[in-house]
Amino acid sequence: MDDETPVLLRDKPTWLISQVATHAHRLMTERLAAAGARGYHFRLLAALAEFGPSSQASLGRRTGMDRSDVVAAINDLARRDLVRRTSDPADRRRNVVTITEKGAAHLEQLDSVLAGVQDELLAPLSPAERAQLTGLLGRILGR
Amino acid sequence: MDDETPVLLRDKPTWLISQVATHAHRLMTERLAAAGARGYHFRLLAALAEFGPSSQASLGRRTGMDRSDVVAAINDLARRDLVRRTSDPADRRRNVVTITEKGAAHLEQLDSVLAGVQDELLAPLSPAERAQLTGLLGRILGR
DNA sequence: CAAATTTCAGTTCCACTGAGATGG
DNA sequence: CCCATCTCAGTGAAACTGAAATTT
Repeated sequence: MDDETPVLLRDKPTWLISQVATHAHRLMTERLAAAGARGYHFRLLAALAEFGPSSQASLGRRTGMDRSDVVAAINDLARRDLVRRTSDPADRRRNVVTITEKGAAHLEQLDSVLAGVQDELLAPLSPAERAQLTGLLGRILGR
Repeated sequence: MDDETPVLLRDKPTWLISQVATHAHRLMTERLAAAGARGYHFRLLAALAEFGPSSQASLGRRTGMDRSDVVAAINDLARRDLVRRTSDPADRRRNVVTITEKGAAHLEQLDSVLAGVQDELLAPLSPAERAQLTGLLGRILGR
């Protein structure tokens, strides 16, 4: 009885979006945690698999992560042998980060976990509606 | 050149939603800050205006805020005479929070700031598309 | 010299937990 | 005794800032 959202909030697109994002984030975090990972880990592994060995700065730009957070997350991944960090002989400011076999396998597993998350999140929508939604969101982001 | 998002991320609805939510949140925070307020302040004032004087626990349930955060935000608002906090004579565990005239005026101002934010965020979409988007988001949230 | 990279330390914001005190 | 409320203190993740060290 005490749980009605004020109309001034409920009707605003920004409110709806933030509610959906919170729900999605929670789902993702829970499912990834069950698979022994965090969102940052998936982002980094995905970038490494797609673009090949990269510097940490480049990884930050590609995944939208802060330089500081990249350092910490690569520490985690290296400790678990999912990536390897070696200093670049061509530019000794850089660390070249490479995904390992084990890392690639982990990435595949996480990607299927996340595919399940998408399905769970979008369960109320038909395939056509899902496409509509992603189209509209893409337009908002200017693509 | 170094700024392409990995396909494994870019194509996931959860990624799109979180990008849009981040953008929306940034817009909102900036515009509200320019008006001397925070998101929490708007939420609380909106709930008070719509449902009348309420306990802090009830405000938390209605605005989706944590009990601790309600305490701090009501402190802010009371210091600026936007709300008044009095203890409930009928149930002395409760603080009854009431919006003041000044608070109601502030709410109106903030609401028009936020209307502007919606417009800015959804600028790339036609009115029909905006309705489509909010419809789809609502369905995801089970309404 | 300026610029880029890595790293550490620290901040801010948000959501939340634990626990104590008061009262129903 | 149990439960709800208010409050404070503190935690943890995410995003970020500042500055130092190294190298180009």
